[in-house]
Amino acid sequence: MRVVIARCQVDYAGRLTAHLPMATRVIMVKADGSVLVHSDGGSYKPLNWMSPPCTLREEVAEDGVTEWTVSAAKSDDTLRIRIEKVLHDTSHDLGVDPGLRKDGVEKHLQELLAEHTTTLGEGMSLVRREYMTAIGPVDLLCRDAAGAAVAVEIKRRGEIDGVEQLTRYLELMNRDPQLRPVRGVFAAQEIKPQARVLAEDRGIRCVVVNYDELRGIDDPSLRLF
Amino acid sequence: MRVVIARCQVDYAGRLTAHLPMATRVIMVKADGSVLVHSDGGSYKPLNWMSPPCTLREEVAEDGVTEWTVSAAKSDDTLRIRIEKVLHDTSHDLGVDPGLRKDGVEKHLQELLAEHTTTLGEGMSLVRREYMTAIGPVDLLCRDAAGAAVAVEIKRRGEIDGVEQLTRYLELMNRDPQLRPVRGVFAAQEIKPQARVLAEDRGIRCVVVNYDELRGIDDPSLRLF
DNA sequence: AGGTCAATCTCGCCT
DNA sequence: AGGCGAGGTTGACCT
Repeated sequence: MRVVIARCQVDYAGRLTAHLPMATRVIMVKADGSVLVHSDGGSYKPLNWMSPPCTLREEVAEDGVTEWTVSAAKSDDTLRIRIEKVLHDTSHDLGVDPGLRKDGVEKHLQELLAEHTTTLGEGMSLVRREYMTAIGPVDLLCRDAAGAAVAVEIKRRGEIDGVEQLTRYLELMNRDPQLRPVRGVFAAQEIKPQARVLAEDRGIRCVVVNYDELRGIDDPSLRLF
Repeated sequence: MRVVIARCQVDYAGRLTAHLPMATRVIMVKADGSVLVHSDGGSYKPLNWMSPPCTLREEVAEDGVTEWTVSAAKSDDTLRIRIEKVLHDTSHDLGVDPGLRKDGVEKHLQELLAEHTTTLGEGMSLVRREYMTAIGPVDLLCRDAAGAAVAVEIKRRGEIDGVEQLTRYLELMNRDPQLRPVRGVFAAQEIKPQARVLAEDRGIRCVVVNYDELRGIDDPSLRLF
């Protein structure tokens, strides 16, 4: 890992062209040759970058200006960095990172709801998770108290595209004489008003689920019986 | 901008929880207090981070281990960094960045197609760009050789959600006696097979457009007449 | 401020 | 390897 702080001008040409005027920025060069150009603001996205696999060529022009050319290995994307003045330049061997452990995403929510289907409606029981259809897997297939099929789409945040997804599944599943009629349930930790309106307009029930509460139900140490 | 290279352990708690075991990494602290933790690989996304607005508190524990606590201003997201050993620590004032100039994205493609509507079909003419409907603007409203309305959705890469978007527009527009019947055209530089199947199943025509070719047509220096 | 949509998206999973 | 969906998405633009 090399970190350079320098006054530089950056030009990218590839899927689009992008230009950064001369200014002071941080340039990170990773062990795999990839390059990130960061300013002192914005979020985690660099102003400009080159993803691996790529190669970095360093040249010094006649006028003494250093120019870096970073070329992508699989396309003709290039990043050109003209360096006017280097304020800082340091390199360190970081080694291979042990990597990130995550918890609490949609998959976990699906597991919890699969175990506690009554959260989705009284008398609801699970048929199977990831029920496969021709256009993709439905998160949960259930049966309600009356024995009718219910397709459940689970999102962390419920937005319009999730309702569209569920609608496509329902349209397809309702053509299957073995299954129909199939109702839809849209379950999320939070459902945007527009998504709720669209869902309810299509006869899809919206269920807001409390992740912490579900996790609490599921936590053996919190069970009383 | 402060750049620290250190052996550290990182824990994030917020929308999810994430843990990074002790290892050597680069930590960037931007002027607005935001923090990025990078390893020597991956793409531009940090292993862990805190977006602004946030505050950074630095504490030294009894055992001499430094702990940074980065807290988001608007939520209770926190990033905890335990620093075992600092290999490098430098700060520089970068000033405000003049910012990025981009060219060649979807908007430009829309401009080009608006000027060359025959690319979308013989005898096609433009009615207007960004034709407003109750659920949002249709990229292009055209009329075909026979004078019938055509709604055009433009994407750089044509995927299913683009077809859904166009379908919603068509459904709405076909309720308008002034407009109907309205046909749909899905135009993109590249159309994914699944999106094409869905579009054609719904009677939407798919048109693959060549951006460079269109730009060539539009470039005055390349015009012969 | 909030909603919508694109992105040089990145990342992970699955076929 | 390619397709597909999610993201602590981020960012830009509009209302």
